[in-house]
Amino acid sequence: MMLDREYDPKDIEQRWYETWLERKYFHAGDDGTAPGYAIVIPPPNVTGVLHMGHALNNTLQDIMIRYKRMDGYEALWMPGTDHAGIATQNVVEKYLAEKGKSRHDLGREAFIDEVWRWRDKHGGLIITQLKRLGASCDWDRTRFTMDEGLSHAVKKVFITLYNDGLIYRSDYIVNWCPRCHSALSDLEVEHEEADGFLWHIRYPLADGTGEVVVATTRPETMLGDTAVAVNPADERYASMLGKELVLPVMNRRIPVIADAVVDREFGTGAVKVTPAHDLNDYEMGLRHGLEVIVIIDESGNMNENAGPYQGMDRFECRKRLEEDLQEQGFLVGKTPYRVPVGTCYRCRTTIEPHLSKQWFVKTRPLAEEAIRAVADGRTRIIPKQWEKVYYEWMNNIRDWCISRQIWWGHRIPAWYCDGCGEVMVSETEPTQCSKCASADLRQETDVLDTWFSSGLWPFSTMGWPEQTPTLKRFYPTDVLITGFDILFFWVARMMMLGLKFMGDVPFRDVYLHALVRDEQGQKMSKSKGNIVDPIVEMDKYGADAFRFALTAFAAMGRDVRISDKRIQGYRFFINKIWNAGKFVLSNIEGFDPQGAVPDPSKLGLAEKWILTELNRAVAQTRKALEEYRFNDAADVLYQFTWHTFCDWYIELSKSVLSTGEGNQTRWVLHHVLRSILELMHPIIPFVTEEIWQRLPGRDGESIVKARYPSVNPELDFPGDDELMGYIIEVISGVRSIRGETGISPGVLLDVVIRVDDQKLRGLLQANSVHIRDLARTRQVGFIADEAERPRKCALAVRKGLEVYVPLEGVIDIDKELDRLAKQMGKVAKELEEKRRKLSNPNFVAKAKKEVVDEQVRIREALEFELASLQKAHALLKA
RNA sequence: AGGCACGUAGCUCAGGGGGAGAGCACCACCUUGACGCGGUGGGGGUCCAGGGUUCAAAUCCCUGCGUGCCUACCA
Repeated sequence: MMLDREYDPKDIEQRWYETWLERKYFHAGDDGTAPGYAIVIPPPNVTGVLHMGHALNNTLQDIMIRYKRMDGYEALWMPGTDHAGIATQNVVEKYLAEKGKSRHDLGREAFIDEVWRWRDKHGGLIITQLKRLGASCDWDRTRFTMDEGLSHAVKKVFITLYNDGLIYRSDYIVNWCPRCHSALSDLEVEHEEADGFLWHIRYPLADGTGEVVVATTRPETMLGDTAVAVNPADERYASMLGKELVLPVMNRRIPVIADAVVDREFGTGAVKVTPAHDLNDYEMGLRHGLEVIVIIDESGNMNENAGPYQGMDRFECRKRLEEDLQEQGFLVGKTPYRVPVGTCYRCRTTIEPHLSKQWFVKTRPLAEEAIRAVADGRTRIIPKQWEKVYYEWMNNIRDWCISRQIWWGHRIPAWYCDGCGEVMVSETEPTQCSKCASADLRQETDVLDTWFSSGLWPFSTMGWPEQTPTLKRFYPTDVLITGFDILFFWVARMMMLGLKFMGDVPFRDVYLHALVRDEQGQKMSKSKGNIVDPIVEMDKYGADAFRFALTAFAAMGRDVRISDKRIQGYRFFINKIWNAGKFVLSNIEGFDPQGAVPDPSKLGLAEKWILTELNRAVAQTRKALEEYRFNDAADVLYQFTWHTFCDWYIELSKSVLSTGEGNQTRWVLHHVLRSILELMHPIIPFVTEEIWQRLPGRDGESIVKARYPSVNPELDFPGDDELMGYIIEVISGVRSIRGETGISPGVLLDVVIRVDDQKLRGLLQANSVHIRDLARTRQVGFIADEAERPRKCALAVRKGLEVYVPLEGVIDIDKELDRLAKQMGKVAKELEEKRRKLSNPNFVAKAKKEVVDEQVRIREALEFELASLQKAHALLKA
C-alpha cells in the first residue's frame, strides 16, 4: 500500500494509541520471569493542564520505558495524579466565587464533596493530555493521592512517625498566608526583593535621660514590641542596658536587652523585638523570657492588641502609624530600601510570620539515612552536580511543618480531649479519651502538606502497607525522572520516607532534567505571554515532532529552550522519515526479507558500509540512553537517518534497483529501515509504528513489542567502511567543483582520479559505479602516475586522492585559477601551523607518540594537498 | 551574603587538552521518478577578557566582567 505524499499525524496518532491501549501493551504484570523495570510518574496536580515541563518530563520517561520494554524488561510506568491541597482548593474556591459562594457558606463536608465532584469532572484532563503525548503508562494502575489505599498509607505513616517520636506538635512562628489562611513550609515561600523603606523611629527612655533610635522595615509590628535589643559589645548602648523605654503610641514600657545576633553595623545597631511576628525575634524572646503580643490576626488584620489600629489591614495600619509617629515627633526619617519579602508560592500574597501551633516532622534522623544512601551509591543523582545541592540541603535541614489549615487534603488523624487536653493519634476515631475517658473529643481540623502524601508515592502506589507482588517486583524503582525544581520538595522527602518505611531507597537513579524556557531563556509564564502550549504544538506538528524536539534539546543539566520554529524543524525530520519509508516500501513490494537473507560475505560495498554505520548508530544510541544523554541519542539517530541513510545509502541504492537486480540491496534497505524505526520508536512512537506496520515479513504485531536493535557482529565490516569513505570523498569533491565553478548538475562530466596505491586503485575502480551515479559523470578514469596528470582541469584533493574534472570549454579558466589559489592559501596556512608544531623539539619529545604520528600524518596530507594544488595551478595556467 | 551553572558562527546550542561543530538563518545552483517539509555546493567564528599550568588550552586552574538559577532569620 502506498503512503501519502506527506505525513499527516492526526488520525494516525489517535488510531495507534487506541490500538495500543486495547491490546494492553502498556500493562506490566506482577508475575513473570522477565526482569522488572519501573518508573513512577511525578504525579501532576489534578487541576493541572499539560505544560512544557510536563511534556519534557513525560517524554523522557516514556523514552526510557519504551526502550526497556523493547529491550526485554517488564516495564512498569506507574501513573497518577496529586490532590495538590492548596492549589486545588484555590481552584474550586474560585469556581464557587463565580457562583457567589465561599467555602464557608458550604461548610467543610459539603465543600470537600464539591472538590471531589470537581475532580471527577475535570481531573482527567491532564491524563488525557498525557495520552495525547503518547505516554505508555500502565493506566489500569492509575492512582490518586487521596485514594482509599493511599490515604491508608498516609495514616499509617503518620501514626508510625508519631509513635516513633518523629512527629510533634509545637508553637512556632510559621510562614502564614493570610489569603489561604494556612501555614506554609519553608519551601513553599518564594523569596523576592521589593522596593520598600527603612524607617528610623525614636524610643524614649522611661527615665527621660535619652532615647534609642531603632531601624525597621516593618513599623506596624512595633505595636507588638516587647523589647529593644543591642549587641552586648556595643559601647554606644552599654549604659542603657536594663533600662526601660516607652513604646511610642502604645505607651508600654519595654526593656533594653543585649543579644549577640544583633549586628552593630546595621541601621542604628538597635533592633526592636516583636516575638509574635518575626522568627528571629521569637527566638530572642525565648532566650530572654519576653512577653509575646500578637497584634495581627490570621487574615492579616490588626487585632485588639493593636490599640487604635484595631481592625485595620496590616498595610493600612503601616500608613496610619507612620502619620501618627510623624505627628508625635517619633519618626526620625525613612529611606528607600530593598526589602526581602516572602510570598505564597500559590497565590503570591505576602507572607506574614505567624505564631501558631503546628505539626512538625523531626527530619534530622531521617535525613541522615537519606544522606548515607546517596553517599554509598544506593541512589545515584544524575547529573552529579546535584548531589552537592542535595547534601547541602539535607545537612542543613530544618523540621518540616506538615500541617495546613485548609480543608482539602488528608486530615491529620489526631483527636483532642476537651476534658483533659490529651492528644490521641490513631487510625480510627476514638470513642473516649484514653486518659480521662471523656467522650468530648474533637478531631484535628488541619490537613497534611500535600508533599507528605507524595513523599510516599513510590511505595504507596504499589499497595503498601500490604506486601504486594507489585512491590516485590518493582520496588525500588529504577529511575526517577523529574525537574530539579522539586529536588527538595519531593525527591528528598521520598528518599527519607522510602528508607524509613521500605528499608530501601525508592529509586536507583534520579535523573534531574532542566527547566523548559522560551527561546530567550526566560521562564514561561502567562504574564509574560511567552507560553508555548504543548497541545497547540502537537496539533500543528504532531506529537512525534514535538517529542523529538524536546529530546534533541534535553542536553544534560542545561535548560531546554524551545520555540514553535524549532518544533517545526523536527516536523521536517518526521516527514523525511516518512518519505524514506515510502521509498523503501515502494521498492520492496512483494519482497520477502526472510526468504532472502544474504550471505554477508557477498554483500556489496555500499551494503557493507551502511550496515557497519548502522551498528555504530545502534551502539551509540543504546549507550546514550543508558546514560540518560537523551539529546545525544536524538542526535545520533537524526544524523544517521537523514545524512547517512537517506543522503547516501538510498541514493546509492537507486542505481542498483534500477537494474532490476538488487535483492540484497532490498534486503539491506528493509533491514536498515526497520532498525531505524525500532531505534527511534521510544522517541517518536507514532510514525515509527505506522511505517513498521507496513513492512513485509515483520515478526510480531506491533513495534511496541518489537526487540530493540542490538549490534550485529555478523554484519560489521570496518575495512569496507573505510573504502567507502574514499568514494564519498571523491563524489563530494566532484560536486564541490561543480558547485563552485557553476557547472549545471545536468551536465555529465568526465572524472580522472589519481591514486598512487595500486590496491586502493583497484578497489575504487571496481566500485566506480557509485561515483558515476552520484557525481553524475560520464566516465571515471584512473591514473597512477603524476606524469599522466591531465591539463586544463579543475582539481579537488581529498584523502590523498587527486580528483580531476577536465573543464576545457566548460568553464572559465581564470575563475578556476582563483579558486585554486584561494584553496592553496588556506592549505598553506594550516600547513605552516603544523610545521611549526612539529619543529618544536619539546613537542616531539614530550607528546605521546600517537599524537605526534597523527600530526605527522596530517602534515603529510597537507603537503600532498598543497603540492597537488600547486601543480594543477601551474598546468592550468600553462 | 553564600552556592551552582553558563558566556563557542547572525540566532539557538552541542563539544570539552592535540587539524573549530550541528540545526536554523544567509548566498548560489537544481522542476534527478521517497521527500522543495527536498537536493548539492558555499560564505561566516581573537570559542567573553586577562593571567597561570602544559610541548600543546575553546577545553584544566585562578581573577575579572556579564547572564541565569538556587539557598539564607540582617531588623
